[in-house]
Amino acid sequence: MSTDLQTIAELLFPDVTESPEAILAHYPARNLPVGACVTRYAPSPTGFVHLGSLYTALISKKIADQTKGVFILRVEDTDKEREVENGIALIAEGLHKFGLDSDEGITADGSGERGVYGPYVQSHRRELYKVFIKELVVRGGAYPCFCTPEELDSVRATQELQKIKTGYYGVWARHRDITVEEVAERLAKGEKPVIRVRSRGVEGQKFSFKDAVKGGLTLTANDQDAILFKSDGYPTYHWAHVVDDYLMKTTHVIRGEEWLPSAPLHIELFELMNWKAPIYCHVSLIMKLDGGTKRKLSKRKDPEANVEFYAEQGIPKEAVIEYLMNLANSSFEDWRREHPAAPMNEFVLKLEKINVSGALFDMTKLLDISKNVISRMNADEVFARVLAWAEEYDAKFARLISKNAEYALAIFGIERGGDKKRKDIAAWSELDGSVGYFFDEVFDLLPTEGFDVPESVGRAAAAELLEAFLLAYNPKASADDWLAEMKSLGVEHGFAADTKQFKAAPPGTYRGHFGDVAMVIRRALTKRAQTPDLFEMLQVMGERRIQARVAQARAFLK
RNA sequence: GGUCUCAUCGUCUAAUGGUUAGGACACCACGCUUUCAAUGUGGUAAUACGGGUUCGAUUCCCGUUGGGACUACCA
Repeated sequence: MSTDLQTIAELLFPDVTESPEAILAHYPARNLPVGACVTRYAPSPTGFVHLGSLYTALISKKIADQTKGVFILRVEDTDKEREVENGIALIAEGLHKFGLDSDEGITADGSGERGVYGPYVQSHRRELYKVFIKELVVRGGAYPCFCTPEELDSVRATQELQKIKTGYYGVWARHRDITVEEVAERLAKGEKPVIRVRSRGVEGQKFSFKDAVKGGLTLTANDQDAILFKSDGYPTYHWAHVVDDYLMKTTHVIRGEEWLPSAPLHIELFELMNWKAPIYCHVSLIMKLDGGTKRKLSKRKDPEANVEFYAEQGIPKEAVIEYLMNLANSSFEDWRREHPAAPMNEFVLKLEKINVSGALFDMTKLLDISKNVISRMNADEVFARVLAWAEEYDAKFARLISKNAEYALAIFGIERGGDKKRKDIAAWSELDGSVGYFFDEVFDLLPTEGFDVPESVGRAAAAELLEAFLLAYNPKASADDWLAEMKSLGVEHGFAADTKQFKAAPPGTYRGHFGDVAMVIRRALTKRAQTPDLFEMLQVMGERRIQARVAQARAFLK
C-alpha cells in the first residue's frame, strides 16, 4: 500500500525532488525571549484594507510588540482570479498610514520584503507547498481527486434532495481510495486533479479546543475532504496557512471569527503533518446596523469599511487606532483617562479580554475619541497634520494655510493648551468650514447677511457699538483688562454688564446685556454667531484685519 | 435548511452566587460663561423570555426567541 502511495505521489509531483527535511532545515526555531509572540497579518490582495482587517492587524501587532515578538506581513495571493492590480501596495500603504508597519515580511511601501522565513508572498512559495503536500500524499493523508465541478454539483444536488449534509466526505468521497492505475490513466489523459485531505473525522463527531479569545469551544469535527491544492497548481488558504504558519513559526494566529468553522480542519492538518499547531485567536467581527438588523461591515456597501475613508475625512490615525483598541479591550478607555499623554505601547492588551460578540461600529464614538486626540495636540502639530491632510485631499485649503502659515498656526492655537481646552475638531476636513472665515479670501465670499445683529439690539445701536469698539480697542490690553473695558463700553451704551444684572432689572432698564455687545463684534469679525473666544480671535486677527472687517460691517448696518 | 456561536442601558462595555447592576459615548436638565465648544452637577435608560439548581441567579444548567458566522477548486 505504502508503495502505491509513493507511486501516486510521484505521478502527481514528478518535479518535486526536494525533501521536507531539507526545507525544514531552512526554517529553524526563532531565537526570541521567553513568551515572545510571533503574529502575522495575512490578507489577500483583493482591494482596499477593511476596517475589520485593520482591527485584527492592530491586535496582531500589539501582541507581538508587547511581548517583544515579531509581527509579520504576508500576502495570500493564491486566488489569481480575485487579485487586483497593485493589491500588495494597497495593503502595505493602508497599514502604514495607521502606523502598523511589519517587523518582517512585506515592507511598508509594498515593494520588497525582509526576513529569513520568506518568501512572504504565497505565489512565490508554490514549491514549498508542493513538497509538503507530496509528503502528505505519501503518508496517506491526502489524495488526488478528479471530480469535475459538474460532478460535484450533482452530488450536492443529491445530498440536498436527501436533506443530508453537503460536501465531499465519507461515502461521498469518491476518489478517496483511487488506485495507482486510475491516477496514471487520468493523468495521461491530461486531467488535472485537485488534492484533498483524507480526513480522519467521522460525521457528527465533536471537536474541542481552546481559543485564546473565546475560551473553550466545542465545534463539529472536520470530516470533509477539503481541497488543499487546486487544479491550477495553487494551494488553497487552508494548506497555505498551515505550511506558512508552521515554517514561519507563528505562535498566535489572530484572525476574524469567520474562520472559526474551519479551525478543526486546520488543526487536523497540523496533526496530520505532526506539526505543533499555533494558538488560535478568533476575533469577532465589526458590525453595522442596517435597517434594524446587524450585519458584517460590508466592503461594497459601506464607505466606512474602507480605512482610506478615515484618512480622507482627516480623522487622525491615532483616533482610529484608539477606537479599535477600545473595541478590543474596553479597559483601554479607563487607562487612557488615567494616562492622557502616555504612548499607546504602554497599554497592555489582553487577548482573553477581547469582546466575544460582534460590536456595532459607532461613528459618533470614534469622532468623540478623535476630538480628544486632537485636543491633546499643540498648534504646531495640528498645523503639520492639517497641511499634510490638505495636500492630499483639499488642495485649495492647503494653499490657503501654507500661504498664511504663521496666521494659520495662530488660528490653530486658539484655546489650545491651558485648561480651557477646545474640543471641537473631530476631523481635519471640518476645518475649512469651521475656521475658514479667519482668512480674508474665504471671509470675503461669505454672504454679508452674516453681519446681521440680534433684533433686540438693532442695527443703529450695533453700528454705534462698533464705532466705539474700534476707538476703545487696545491690542496690548490683557484679557481681563479687555473684558473690563468692553463691559464698561457696553454700559456706556445702555447694556448691562452681565446677564444676571440684565435679568434682575425691570424690563426696559437696559438695551441688552454684554452678551449682545459681544455678539455684535463677533458677527462683524466673522459673519458668524458661533466662534471661539472673542479676545483670542482679536489677538490672532490683528488690527488691520479687525479694522477692515468692522468697517465692512458698519457699512452693511447703515 | 444544517452546523457552530453569541445575548447587560439606544451604542461600546464592567461586575458578582448576595451591589442602590458601575463606567464611556449619545440624549435631557441645571450651573459656569461674551456665542459655540469645553467644563461642573444631576437625570432618563439595561441583565431577551420561560423553566430549573439554590436560602438567594444577571451570574450555573436546560429550553425558547433573537442576532451573527460558516455551509466554494474565495480568502
